[in-house]
Amino acid sequence: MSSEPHPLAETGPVPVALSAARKIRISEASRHVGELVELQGWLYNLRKSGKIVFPIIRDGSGMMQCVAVKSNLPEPVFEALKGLTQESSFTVTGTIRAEARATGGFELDVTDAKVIQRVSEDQPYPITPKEHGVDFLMDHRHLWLRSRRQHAAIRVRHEVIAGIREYFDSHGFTLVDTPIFTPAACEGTTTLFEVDYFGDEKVYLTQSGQLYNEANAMAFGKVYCFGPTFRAEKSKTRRHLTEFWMVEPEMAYADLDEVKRVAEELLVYLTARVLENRAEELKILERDTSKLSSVRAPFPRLSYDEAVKLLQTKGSEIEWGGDFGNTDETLLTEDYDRPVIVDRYPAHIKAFYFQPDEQRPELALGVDLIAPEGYGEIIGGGQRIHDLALLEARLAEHRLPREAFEWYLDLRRFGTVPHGGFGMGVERFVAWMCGLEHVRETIPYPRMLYRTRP
RNA sequence: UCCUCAGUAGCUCAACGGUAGAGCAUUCGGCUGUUAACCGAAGGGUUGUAGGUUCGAAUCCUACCUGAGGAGCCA
Repeated sequence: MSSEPHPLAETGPVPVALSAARKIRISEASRHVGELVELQGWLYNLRKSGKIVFPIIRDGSGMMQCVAVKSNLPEPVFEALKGLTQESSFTVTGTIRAEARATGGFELDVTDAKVIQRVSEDQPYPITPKEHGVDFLMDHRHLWLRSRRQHAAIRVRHEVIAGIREYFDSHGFTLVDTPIFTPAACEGTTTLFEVDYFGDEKVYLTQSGQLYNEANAMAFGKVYCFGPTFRAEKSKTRRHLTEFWMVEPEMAYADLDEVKRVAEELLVYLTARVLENRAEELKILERDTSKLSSVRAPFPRLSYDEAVKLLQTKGSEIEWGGDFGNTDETLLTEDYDRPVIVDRYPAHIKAFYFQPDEQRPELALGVDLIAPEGYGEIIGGGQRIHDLALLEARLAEHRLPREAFEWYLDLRRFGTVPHGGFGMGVERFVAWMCGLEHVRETIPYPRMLYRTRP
């Protein structure tokens, strides 16, 4: 580290506008062609050719190539632009011009510029325009988010989340949040993160808002909760995070068919919305969108029985009673261009609260929606037990502590009704939309088995 | 937790028992239309850690550490 400041370093206070030029974001460029505007951003890349330099500025909304010609600019302005290093922050003023040669279709003819902070050559920006490995990039996740592909994936995530909210809000659902600290396991199966709660009581980070959702559905009719969920399982695959986001709708007076209908409608809506509003991001991600435009109702529907038979003809070693592995899920969807709905699973591989099938009580009225292209289960849900005696029996069978579930049993004592819902994993859905290999790129700061930083 | 693979310059990789090298990044110089620009030059290394084999180890062996892919489990 040199103690001498670089001659081009800017150490003064952050400036206000350079001129009377209107400050705009790059995404608005098409509405300001021919106007003098100011852009505020960071240097993405710089090419120079003697007396002309081409800084590419990114401002979070897009990128634009600027053209700075030496003979048209004051010497210090030209030299400052010429000496910019990657990710230096600066503002430029100039006139927007339509330019077919430039990516994005517009260029800025620079008339003035101001460097806010020039990134030091002693410690240059670590992520270069060349290739990097996953480990290095994950260690620099806080900077990696500035890159084109990561930026695009997070914007698709944003669109999906906005779509989820819009879908439920416009279909009569109320957002009722469920707690993150919970006193006991919801399902009694997965491993939980234990938290020291003021020394005396043990609490856990939630793995699902579902039990609380059922109470909320009896209060509001149709509800959803949407928040982070935690699983302490030591899963090490491209489909797992220890902290992930899940949206869980729950509906009073709903049976399994209604749950399937809503799940299907939600996926169709979200997919169409992403295709409509995020075409540019999908292009950056090089997503084959023909794989998404076929996602329309109705989705193929299989019973668990049929799915097992189908898998056996495809060479899987699955036997009736077993759960699907990842290769099974991929085999199940390989002949379809949209998600597959599989329902009525053996009760013993599902959680205690699933309503049994009337004709065949050994089956649970659970349903999974399995995404194509190997993205696996993105929705899981079903119809819940509404009968008090049956639920009490199931709690005992699963050796769950009765006292912790007394409030949950109350829902069956005071005006119980058939009800159901499902949970959708946001990151898996976004990974599918984006065509990403790994869910870790669909969340800003992934938490995984061996990664909690940055 | 188990199986497989990988750790060499800031980054991506090469060298596979005999003097550690290239591209990118950074610095300096050149170029008025570049598109991961190009051309010339410079600086940059305890080869993940600790042992062992050998005249000689980045290279072979052992253990450990770190990471990646997969299995199981799940959304």
